[in-house]
Amino acid sequence: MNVLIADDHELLAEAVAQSLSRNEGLSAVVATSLAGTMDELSSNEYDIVLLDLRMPGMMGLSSVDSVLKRAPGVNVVLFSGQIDRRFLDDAVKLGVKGYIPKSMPLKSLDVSLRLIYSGQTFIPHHQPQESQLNASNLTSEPLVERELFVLRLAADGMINKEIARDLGISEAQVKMIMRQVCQKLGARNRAHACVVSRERMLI
Amino acid sequence: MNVLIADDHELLAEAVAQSLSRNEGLSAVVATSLAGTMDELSSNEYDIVLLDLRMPGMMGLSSVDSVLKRAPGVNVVLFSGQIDRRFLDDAVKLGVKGYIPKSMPLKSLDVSLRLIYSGQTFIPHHQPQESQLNASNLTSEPLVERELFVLRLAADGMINKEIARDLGISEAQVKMIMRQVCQKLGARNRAHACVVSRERMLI
DNA sequence: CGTCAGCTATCAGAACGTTCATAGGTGGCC
DNA sequence: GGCCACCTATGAACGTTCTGATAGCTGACG
Repeated sequence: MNVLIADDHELLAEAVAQSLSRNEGLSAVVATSLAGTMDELSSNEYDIVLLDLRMPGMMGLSSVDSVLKRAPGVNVVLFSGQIDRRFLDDAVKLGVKGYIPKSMPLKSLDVSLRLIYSGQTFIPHHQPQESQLNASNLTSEPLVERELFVLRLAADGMINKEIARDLGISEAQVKMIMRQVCQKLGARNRAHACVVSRERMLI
Repeated sequence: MNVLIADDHELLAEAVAQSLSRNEGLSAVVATSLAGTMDELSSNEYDIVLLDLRMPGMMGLSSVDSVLKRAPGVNVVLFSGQIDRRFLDDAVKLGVKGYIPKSMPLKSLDVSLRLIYSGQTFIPHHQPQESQLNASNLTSEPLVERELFVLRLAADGMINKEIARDLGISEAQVKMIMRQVCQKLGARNRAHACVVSRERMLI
């Protein structure tokens, strides 16, 4: 079983790879950027990719989709400290085979990977954070590209007028998009939307 | 040399500990919460603590200070994926002995720790992200308690009126505090301030 | 043709950011 | 004590920005 660990935390990725490679019939390789991951997937055969969402070059679900398309036969598994449940569901719909939290005990990693290799989708049970957000109007709609652009600029402190100029659209449209973003994220205002999107690693 | 790795990413902490412990005269133990770290420091002798800032219970610099006070003779080293330079400087002033980025190559870890054990403060060179923020009026002033409260509530989407009611002060005062926060963080508005403070792990 | 989606324009009201003036408290100093 | 400087808290006012709603315009598509 060949595992590719795609994580820019080289220190930890290599340590995990060392530990995994001690197991019989298992070898692990490290990539530390999205570009490196793509290269590695093109040039070698892997059974499983442990994919960190915070690597350089990663842009949320669209990057996950790129990896899935690049390596159709490979089990893509998200690899992250914490992850939003709805984001994870969307990823599974795209074809992701599961999620390995970095808080998992090391001794569970080997068997988890073997389970995924056997064809199972593996998502460990996670105690839900009690939050008033998950109540009503959340439809788990993913953000489209333009919404992400607006969100990123807003998170950099730009006002609507500046965002409009940067994106070549009208300020009215920026407001409409921002409104959509808040609805999709269940946020109360732009500050909240920026924080929520960061927590879910969308931007 | 006894090393305590304090990181709630158990998977990675244990893998690094395994890797470190292969070295001659070096043993590593893992703690996965602030409380566990404090307990471990009380009951055993350590030379170095690798302290992650995002563990359960951690509250920014105040928690770092608690660890320093609990273990006066131990080299406390921050352990994080990325870190704000000014935050790091403040931590060093408190007595922290350096910083190990998780993006460091695994083979450099051993020698870095030995360097710190020898008495050196170790902060790897980090290419500065070109940013127009670091130019003028940033004085690295820490946020006081009330400013952090306002910031947390704002990051939860609350408006000034609600924040004022929650904190038992006037809306005018909330605005003044928010203004202070933006100045200290070099942020352009509240959305920016919320994002910046999250990046620096202040809230 | 009608429908739908995306962009724009406009409006009103709320919230935000800034400034000024005022009042209370503290501590130093004659 | 009396005075002053300093800091913090507050209220009011003002312009800007944001939010939400509405309506018109365009082009694509069946």
